[in-house]
Amino acid sequence: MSIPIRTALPENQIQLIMRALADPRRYDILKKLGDGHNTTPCAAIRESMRISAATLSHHMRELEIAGLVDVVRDGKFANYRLRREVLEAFLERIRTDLI
Amino acid sequence: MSIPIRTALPENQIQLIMRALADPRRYDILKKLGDGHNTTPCAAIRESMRISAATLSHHMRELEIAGLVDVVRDGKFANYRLRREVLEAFLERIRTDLI
DNA sequence: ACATCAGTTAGACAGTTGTCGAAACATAAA
DNA sequence: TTTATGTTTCGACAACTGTCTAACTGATGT
Repeated sequence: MSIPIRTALPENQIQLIMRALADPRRYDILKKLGDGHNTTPCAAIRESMRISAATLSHHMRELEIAGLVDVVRDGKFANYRLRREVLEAFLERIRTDLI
Repeated sequence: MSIPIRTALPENQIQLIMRALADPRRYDILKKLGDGHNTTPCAAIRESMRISAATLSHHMRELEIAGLVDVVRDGKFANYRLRREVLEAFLERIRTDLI
């Protein structure tokens, strides 16, 4: 359940995205999500890196708040999907802001 | 005196750049540097935002360490230039890593 | 109903970061 | 040689962040 991107990202979200990307572990998580084109189970992420469930949950929340991922819940499972259109808008924004 | 970019940015520098960009003040500074196509005096940055000299110096060092800016010293003055090619490489890297 | 499993929340802790004033340094001007 | 000016460094402090274990919630299976 994510809000579609019509216009440019609000200033606020740009900061959230950058802070989300700034953590190496979150960056790795995003890379993992980017590998597949559909959703990735939370457990699959957890198994791919030495991390506690609590810490992973915290990072996934940060990514969600930044708008970089979607979560699709299926019973007791959580599946995540990378929101490529947000990432695209983000890159576009940096380009117009700075370059 | 900045090292030219031949190949892709090292993993390490990607993290430095993201952390550098994640602070709103540093982002503002970069926007300011991006406005002009030549160098911007340190004092001009300082005057454009309410910030102590010490704090500005700290932020400029972070930007330099990340490789995002060059400094050209002229006597007691410091002039900064945005390194657009690093920014470009950074965007390219995110695109290939994640999208 | 009970036990198990996936994920979240609470609470704590260490390490990092942004901030400033004061002092130091370096250059320029008088 | 003083004095003034631009920038950096030092030392301190509050706020934030990543991490964990333990406890909790909710769903599934026996």
